Amino acid sequence: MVRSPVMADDSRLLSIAGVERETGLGKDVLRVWEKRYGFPAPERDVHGDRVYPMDQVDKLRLLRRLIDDGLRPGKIVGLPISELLSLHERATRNASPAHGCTEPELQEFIELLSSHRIDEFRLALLARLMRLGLERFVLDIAAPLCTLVGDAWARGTIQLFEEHMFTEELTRVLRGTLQSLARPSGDSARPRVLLTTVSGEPHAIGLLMAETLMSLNSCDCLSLGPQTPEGDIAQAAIARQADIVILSFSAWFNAQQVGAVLTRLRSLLPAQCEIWAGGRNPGLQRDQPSGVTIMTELREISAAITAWRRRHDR
Amino acid sequence: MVRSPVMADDSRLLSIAGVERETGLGKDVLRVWEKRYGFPAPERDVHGDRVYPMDQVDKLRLLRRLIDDGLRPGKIVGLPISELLSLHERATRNASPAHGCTEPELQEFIELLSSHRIDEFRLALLARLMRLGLERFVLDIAAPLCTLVGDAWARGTIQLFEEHMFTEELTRVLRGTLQSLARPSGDSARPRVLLTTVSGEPHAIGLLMAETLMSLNSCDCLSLGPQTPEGDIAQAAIARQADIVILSFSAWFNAQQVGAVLTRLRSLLPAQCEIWAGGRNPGLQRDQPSGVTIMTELREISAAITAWRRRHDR
DNA sequence: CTCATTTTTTGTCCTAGACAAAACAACCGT
DNA sequence: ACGGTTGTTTTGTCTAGGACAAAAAATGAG
Repeated sequence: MVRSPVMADDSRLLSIAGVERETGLGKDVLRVWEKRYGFPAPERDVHGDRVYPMDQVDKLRLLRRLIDDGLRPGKIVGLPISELLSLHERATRNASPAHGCTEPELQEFIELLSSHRIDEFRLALLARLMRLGLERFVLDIAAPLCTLVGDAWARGTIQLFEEHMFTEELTRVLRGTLQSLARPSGDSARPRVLLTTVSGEPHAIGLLMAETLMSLNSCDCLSLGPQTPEGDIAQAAIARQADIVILSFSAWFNAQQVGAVLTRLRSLLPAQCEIWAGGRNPGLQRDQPSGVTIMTELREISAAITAWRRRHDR
Repeated sequence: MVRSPVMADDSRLLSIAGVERETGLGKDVLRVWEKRYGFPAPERDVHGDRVYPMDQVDKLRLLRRLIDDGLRPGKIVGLPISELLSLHERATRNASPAHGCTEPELQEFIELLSSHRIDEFRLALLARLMRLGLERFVLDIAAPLCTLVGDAWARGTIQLFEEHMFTEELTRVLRGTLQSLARPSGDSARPRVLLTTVSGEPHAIGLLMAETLMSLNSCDCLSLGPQTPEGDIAQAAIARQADIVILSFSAWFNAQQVGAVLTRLRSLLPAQCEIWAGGRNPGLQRDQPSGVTIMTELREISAAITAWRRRHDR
């Protein structure tokens, strides 16, 4: 009953379900784009089922990125890949004009990564960590690297498995360091913070960076890991009497759903429990419901904690 | 264009997309079951869209578990929840008859978890780790606890966010310990192992346990984290010249797709690169393609490594 | 009891159409 | 020139009903 492998399972062809997994675009969207814009234009296999060549999948990935950045499908689906690339180039430049200065320094990491010198890569990370200290490491190295690697992947410069290697190694370094931090003693430490991502957002690295900074500022952190359903986030926050719930939204998450998710969560959580949402998701830059603090930059966290403490000081 | 929150967004009702996220059952399946078996029987909102009450969602979750265990939809969708529960009871008992003896000991952990005494929980884990040593900790505590927690969740005994807490804490303990293990020196260490899960399998904890055991046996491990697409697994294995690719399949993963995935991977990977697949997924117990080693129990790993070394010794 | 063959079950894909919310454009009054 | 109200277009998600191959179960023959 599984429809997939007809026989000639050319590894450069994907079924519609495969494309959904790879691009995050639903089957319905793929079909309706095909009808409306004439793209994608999959071939058909023996049964008449859609079969997508890899280059179209690549284009779809790119399209999704651009749409999340705020461009509209109708305007860009017809464009050739070369133009899409230059559009994306421009968009990323606009979004983070500041990090141009550190880029040559970070480029070295990318090269280690794409030549698969993993051990050297890890050592380079650790060296930076030692030299800069944990806070500056997170702010100046880890966070920019994440966006850089994400962009490089969207542009096709690096492979997805190389991004996975990157995430894994960075996770190791951060988790290792985090563990050696003294945990604040039980009741006294405030704010009490709950960290997680919502269902549909599998990336936990942003969470880990946030947790690192929070722990450095001696907050009482509890992470639920990625993909907690909304109802369970609320239950956990209440059980833990959390002061703040921190959510991370990566560029992968559907930007149009961010608003709806935050609104629902705001209504599920107790009023005195704050929501801080951060990450590289373009949806965060649009209007968001009141009662939710949007933090586009990790830098803002330290100040925000100080502000919270001042507010709750008597 | 987002259809979801019509207005009266009763938090005990879910749209069809929400049910898909929560249960892992696709929209098509939900609709076709409704037509064929009369269940689920969602209400309709103002637009005529399906709206699922929570109790039906719970039943659907349970149904999925039972179907993965090998039961057939047509036989069980009509049954009331109580009967489904007793069926599941019996199935889990049959599957792991051995771990009954350790259960009272593990029960203590479950209680700490469901009363949210996280710090005590972590300390209890660490205490066991110290007492038993890493290998026995993984085999006798961590692995059985994972299945126990998974079952408790399916049965409704614990909340999902409590399972998340569990996973997170166990991950911390294991990663922390793993890091302090001496890494085998570059070229000499064999086998070279690549660990990951395929797209659609988000659970990485089994991977971590496997990696722990492999590292204890001084293999050269590289983890890609969860959800690497098949093509990228192959690329990474080739780039790394991996001797073994280890894949983990949890009960969450669709049991019927395991075979197809393994077949495709087998054809993508070089012949001299072995595939070891493990985890609690019922699909692994069915017939699997040749050229793939199925390991139902973590215990088998050490012996398998020894066997591999003997085979490649000259 | 084993193996090959038919029948039933079941998941996924197909087409074609509907519609509300989001995004955009046009307008107006200050 | 700018903020708010209106109307129009775009776009994602849902609906319906039908088709079909692969898996599983049932059947039959040796």
